[in-house]
Amino acid sequence: MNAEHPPALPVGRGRDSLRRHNLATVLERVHHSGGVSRSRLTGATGLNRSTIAALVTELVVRGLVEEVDPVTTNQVGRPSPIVRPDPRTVVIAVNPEVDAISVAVVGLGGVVRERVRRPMDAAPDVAQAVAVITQTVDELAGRHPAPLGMGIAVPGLVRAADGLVRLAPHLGWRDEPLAARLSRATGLPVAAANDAGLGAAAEHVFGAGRGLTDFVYLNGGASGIGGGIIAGGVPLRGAGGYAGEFGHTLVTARGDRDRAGAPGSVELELTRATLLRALGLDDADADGLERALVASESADVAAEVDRQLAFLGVVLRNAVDILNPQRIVLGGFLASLDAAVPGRLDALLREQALAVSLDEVRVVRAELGSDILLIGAAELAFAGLLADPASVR
Amino acid sequence: MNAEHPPALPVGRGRDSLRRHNLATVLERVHHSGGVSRSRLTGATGLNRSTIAALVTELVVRGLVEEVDPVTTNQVGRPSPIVRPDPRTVVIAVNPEVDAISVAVVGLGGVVRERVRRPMDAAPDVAQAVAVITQTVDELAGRHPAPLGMGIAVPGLVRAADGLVRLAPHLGWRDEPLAARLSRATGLPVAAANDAGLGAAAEHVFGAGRGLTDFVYLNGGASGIGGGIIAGGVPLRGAGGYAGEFGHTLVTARGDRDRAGAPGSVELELTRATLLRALGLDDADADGLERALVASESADVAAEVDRQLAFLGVVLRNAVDILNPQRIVLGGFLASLDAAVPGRLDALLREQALAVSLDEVRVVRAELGSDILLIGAAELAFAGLLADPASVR
DNA sequence: CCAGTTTGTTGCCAATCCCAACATATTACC
DNA sequence: GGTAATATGTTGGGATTGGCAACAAACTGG
Repeated sequence: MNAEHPPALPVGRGRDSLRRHNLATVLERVHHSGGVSRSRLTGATGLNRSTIAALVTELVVRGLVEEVDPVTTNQVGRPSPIVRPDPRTVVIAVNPEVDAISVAVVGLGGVVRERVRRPMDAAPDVAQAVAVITQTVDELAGRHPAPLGMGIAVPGLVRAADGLVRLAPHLGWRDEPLAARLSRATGLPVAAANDAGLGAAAEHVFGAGRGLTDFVYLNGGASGIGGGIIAGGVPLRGAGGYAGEFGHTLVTARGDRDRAGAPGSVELELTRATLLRALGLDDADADGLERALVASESADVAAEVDRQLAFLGVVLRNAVDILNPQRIVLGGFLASLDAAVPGRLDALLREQALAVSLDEVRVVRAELGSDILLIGAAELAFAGLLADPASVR
Repeated sequence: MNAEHPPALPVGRGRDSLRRHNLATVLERVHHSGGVSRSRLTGATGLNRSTIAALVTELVVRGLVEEVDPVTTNQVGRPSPIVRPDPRTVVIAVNPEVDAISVAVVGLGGVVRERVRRPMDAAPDVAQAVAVITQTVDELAGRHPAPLGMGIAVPGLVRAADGLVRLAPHLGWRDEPLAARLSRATGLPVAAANDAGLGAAAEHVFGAGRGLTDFVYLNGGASGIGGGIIAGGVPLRGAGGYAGEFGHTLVTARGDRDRAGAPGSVELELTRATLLRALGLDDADADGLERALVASESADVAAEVDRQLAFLGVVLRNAVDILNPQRIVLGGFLASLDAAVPGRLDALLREQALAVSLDEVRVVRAELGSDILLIGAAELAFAGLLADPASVR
């Protein structure tokens, strides 16, 4: 019910796995690019023209991609047809939050076709969430092709093996078999994973992490700090699927505990709420918060920003020393903090982290906007198809 | 000059890559096990009997493995011959330290055939190290088959791309092209990497990390704290090859800096020297230190052990929250600290780290003894052969 | 309109793995 | 001690698949 770990010990490959791998390679490139010419596929994969032709034809037959007439390119030579995702290939992406549940239909290529936000009066329990999601999927069903599966970005710890939500403090969920229940309710294959981990995957494929092999994604939301790691070109999941919890790393000697029960966590110091309070705001969306931060001339606000940047600096320092990433991608209010005092975070890093590891590190902001988690959830739902295009239909 | 990263973007596979992969799979299993029957190879790889026969035959022809008569097994059926590493396949493993340079001949299967330790009066500079290593290799050459290559475990930060030693504080090296110079001097292909990272790889293949996909190796030596990470079944190297520097993560607000220039590092608090001082010892080998620690009834010693365990607990907590490993493997005096107060480290972890991530974490001690770094260095030297057995000879 | 260039298309070839039938070596049982 | 049962090596044939080369098609540029 989830993407598979690479096998601990290597296994042999039969004849069929070759075709499967090449099929997957082509489909993945089409998915990541949103549309490529056959000749570029030939160049990128290193496979023969005739082989690419056969592979694309098979994907067309399976209804996964379509070929359209080449665009005028003003280049010498016979034009190469464009291979792009077949619009009939879609999945359902879901992101339950404290105040709302978002459901979207996402096509191959990472295109959000339609997005519905269902506000909630209070944090939904799992039964409510399942009901709302199921109903919304039914509504969407009329306007879209049949989805291949469903992916859920959960703000909490999700067991990779079966999509069990071990702990989602802000939703008040503990050991809820969310994926299994939704699978039963909708008849679809359902996979679930941590939201920030999926955000990292989304930025890896379509955003600020494109083409990188090693980066860290850190998101600051109303409910805390989430993180995801891409290492060696693949998401780092850890043994159970709980990796990336930077929000709970230790930064102070304070004894009180965060909502997940860890003492001295950075989540206790680095909070959106404190920032809003310093600004004298009741609430604000991401853009509003950032505008207020950048515009503020208050010494108190500056002090609070500085204090929070110092804590963020510690997290980044540890991440750089431990993971040696090429880039650090900031989302949510963490990006706003960095924007409020440009260069400060960089300076903090340069002061603290190992100089050698800093050589190529750049701190940047996330490129995908509010769709990031839905795109990540869709990526999870597409994982099986992308690994083995012949497995579906 | 080093093991390759998995490609960021997928590449197609031609017909030949299938054979290469299967050949590599078989050789790797033989290497890791030190000797397996052909029938077990068949079972483990999922390949056909006849395919395994062909693959093994090719490896025999290439001089990489040999087949020997089956051992009596008291099982029904025709006995299956044992496939084991060909003793003619060896590499040179090197580990330069402050007070000595170790050089070894290591065979496929991780067997240290001969090990030479060259004591140094003072930390050697690179020219001295190259001279000593070259001379020692020449001496060893007479008693062993021609080595395929050389691997070096360096106590410092090594650029993965070319084996450039960016910084080895305890040796006083900075930006030294060690691998390139040794390659020129010996005519062998030479690869270099961080010692703790290679220790992790060695424990993964032959020690406490056998069969695991996610674990962290932490070593405490005279020169500080080193670390290595195995994630998703492969070593986590990071962008430049500098990942795993747990020794420099922040644990205190102290302003002074460690030898690599990082302030507040755990390396400043968690030191072998302080432990020896508390014990009133001038120097001791690993066993001696551990015996003294376990035997000590001094309150001062107990306090110092407790203090250091608390700092180690912070590092482990961060590692668990960020990486969600299945196991944490301790080496050097870190293993002795844990042995001095059994259960304390576990309790600290359980108190601080995310409960969910703790489910399956066990803290264990490294299994490989003093050969660990040489085995790791040999693993590095064998990497190219194991990835493509047809590439050699 | 023709030369040059690039790419799709087609038919054939070679590599490699699987399979099935047979041979062989061992244990189990009478 | 001989025979059945079992497991595994060996051998020859077959199918799948990617590469290659020759040809056809579609575009640019003059």
